Amino acid sequence: MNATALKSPTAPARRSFREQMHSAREDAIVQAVNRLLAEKGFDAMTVDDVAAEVGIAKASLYRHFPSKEDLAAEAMVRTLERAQAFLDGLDASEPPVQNLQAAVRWMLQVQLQGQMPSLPSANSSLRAALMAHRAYLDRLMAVSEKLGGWIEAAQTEGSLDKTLPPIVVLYTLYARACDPVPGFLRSTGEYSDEQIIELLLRTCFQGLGAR
Amino acid sequence: MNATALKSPTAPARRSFREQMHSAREDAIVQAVNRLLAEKGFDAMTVDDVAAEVGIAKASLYRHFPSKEDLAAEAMVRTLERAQAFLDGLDASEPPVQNLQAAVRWMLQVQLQGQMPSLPSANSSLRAALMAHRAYLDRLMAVSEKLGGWIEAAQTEGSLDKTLPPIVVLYTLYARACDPVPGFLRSTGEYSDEQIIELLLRTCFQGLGAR
DNA sequence: GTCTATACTAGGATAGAC
DNA sequence: GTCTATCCTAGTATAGAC
Repeated sequence: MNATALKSPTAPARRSFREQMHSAREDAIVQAVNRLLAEKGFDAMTVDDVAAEVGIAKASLYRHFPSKEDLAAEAMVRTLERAQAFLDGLDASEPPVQNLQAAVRWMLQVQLQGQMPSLPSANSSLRAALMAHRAYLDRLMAVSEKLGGWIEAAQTEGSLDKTLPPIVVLYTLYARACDPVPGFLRSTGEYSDEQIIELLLRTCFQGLGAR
Repeated sequence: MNATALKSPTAPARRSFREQMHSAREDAIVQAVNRLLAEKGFDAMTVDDVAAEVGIAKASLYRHFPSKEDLAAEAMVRTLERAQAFLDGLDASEPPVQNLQAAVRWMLQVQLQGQMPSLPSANSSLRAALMAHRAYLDRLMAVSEKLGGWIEAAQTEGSLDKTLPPIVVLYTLYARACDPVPGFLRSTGEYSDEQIIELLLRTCFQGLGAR
């Protein structure tokens, strides 16, 4: 039972239809934001860009979202939801290190497809908005806990370096989402996306040194 | 023999003194830019910030440098010169992989000391300015060739993974200069800078996997 | 709840006096 | 070659009509 039904129990259908329209519009907005954040980054993306891509007026955007920062936060929420869905779809009985590699592979794919929003860790107004955004924090924590569980399991099992603090491993994995190396490699024109992903997986899990 | 002496052979002293003043002022400017680029990044850094930190008027800045992009380019040139000087000071008779690790260690130190300028790869006007900046390109190429030589030697010697294309290794090393992981680890308050550097060196050269 | 039109600010760059 | 004062654009956000 959702909020609509609670508010208007006698006419849920019509209200639900309107909400669906509303939600579809917001989906389109967030999708545009997501693409633009991936392409240009938060600072270079303008609200005019978003409005133009969605095909509505800028003022209409502000009816849906109170600020540019909130737009970015919503895009991050959607991406984290996609991540969570992907992780939930993995086979928990597989070796944990294999699931971690699948997670990194997914991040790199999303990045190479131009769908990984990139937010500057410098911008303080954005940081403040994210830290105040409950949905964002919840999803970030859920993803972190899932990955953290696999990291510890993989270390126990001996497939990940046991001498590395788990937090170091977690941050190193997250950092693949904004790694500039895939983009540079692609710009050389020498490698396919699939080759780039395999190369990055190797440097990440096996390092540059010979084994 | 420098340009001054060529232009004014009968009075080199006075001209040289003025040039020293000029050059000292520009040093102060570039140093401020370098610090601000490391702290806030290119987009968040304003020319007013720079003027305030140097203690001169904004218009005076523009007597020395034609644009914000050129300020950033000059900061990059200085940093590349420092890098080159460091690399030139290394012992060429040491194992090449050891020199590569020293290079990464240096980058991480500079980054943690708040002296590594961070430029967005997205910003196109900045990219254009850099690609038109001869001194920048020259120094970047010199550093890349030095590192590239060690990479190939280390692969031949068997201390670096021979199956990785050298360009992948080079980009992976460069990417340590803007790696967000050191900053995140520092913000946990759990590790000293020296510990952070050792952890990063391990994840970079040995990877996350167990050996 | 969408539009046009506009307020307001930040910030890059310049004019012109000294 | 440094200053104060200003220009001008871009960009976030809002007012008000429909």
